[in-house]
Amino acid sequence: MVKNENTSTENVKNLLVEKGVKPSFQRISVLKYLLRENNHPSVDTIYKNLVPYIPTLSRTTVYNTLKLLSEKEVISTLTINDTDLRYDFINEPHDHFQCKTCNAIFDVKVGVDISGLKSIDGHQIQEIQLHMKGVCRQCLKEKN
Amino acid sequence: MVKNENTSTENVKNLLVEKGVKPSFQRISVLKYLLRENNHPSVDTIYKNLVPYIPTLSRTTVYNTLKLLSEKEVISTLTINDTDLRYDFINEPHDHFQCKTCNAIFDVKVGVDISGLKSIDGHQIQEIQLHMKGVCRQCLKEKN
DNA sequence: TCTAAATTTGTAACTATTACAGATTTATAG
DNA sequence: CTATAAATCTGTAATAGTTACAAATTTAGA
Ligand SMILES: [Mn+2]
Ligand SMILES: [Mn+2]
Ligand SMILES: [Zn+2]
Ligand SMILES: [Zn+2]
Repeated sequence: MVKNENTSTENVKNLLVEKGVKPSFQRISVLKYLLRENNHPSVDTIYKNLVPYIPTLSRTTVYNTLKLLSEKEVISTLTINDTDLRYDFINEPHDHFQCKTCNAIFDVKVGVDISGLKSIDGHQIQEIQLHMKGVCRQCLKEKN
Repeated sequence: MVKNENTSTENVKNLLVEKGVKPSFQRISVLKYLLRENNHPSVDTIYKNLVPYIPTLSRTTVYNTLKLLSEKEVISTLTINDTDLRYDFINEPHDHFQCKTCNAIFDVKVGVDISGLKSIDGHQIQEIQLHMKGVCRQCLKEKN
């Protein structure tokens, strides 16, 4: 549903540089993971997946990297899950659905597009997140 | 914007009983606070506001009560804030705006109504939350 | 009034996140 | 190619929100 991003080191490096982020090995690795998996991971998921390949990696580095990428608007911080924050590459605007059974988070797109809305009741809008929860397609199937 | 609920003990008690919740003094107090303030509070805000009137109150009771009211669909759990969960009485469907400067959460209503959407991409939808973030009206004014 | 069930309470445990200082790596100037 | 400074990364400790749990209290039913 969301277009596949080129996850070559060169492209990931460029994405960082374009946004003013120095492309360290750790930063490239984190962003590459987000692009490749597109699974809205937590800090811990990212850490556990990368540490086998980067044995010296620190959880703090993952936290620092995600904070930096978030500030530079390379990624967005999803508050859809109630126990930890999730991260997503900023691509074309889309919404999210979380399954209450398997906890997976899916990209979805509702018909209406409010991504252009700049203010409401005099409040200046900078970010919009539309979150849905329920039972995902797979889990529905398995229940029968 | 959202209609004022009757916050008399009698009415709050009825709201609980209708949803199958035994109306203990603590439960009535918590729900009354939510209805009266309509400020999307955290557990801690609720606790700090009630404990002067209920000196024996335990934080755990506030957690337990909110969990129970959430399960019985008396209140909804908002994941808009990134550090703690916020709670809201379930009234007419509406959306939320959080100010990044003062952190206040406002009730808002976007034009489009998707509250009737029952499924998307085959996933069964049970809850929808639309979250906006930016700078609120007051904070915008104070910046000038 | 006695007994059992439900509710509340306080403490301990757990987990996500942040603070921070020291170690390492990278960039810059001589 | 050094020497030095700046940036980045790392590991540990501290913080904060939440949950687990058992004991105490309250409430409901016999
Ligand atoms: Mn996404
Ligand atoms: Mn609200
Ligand atoms: Zn599922
Ligand atoms: Zn504000």
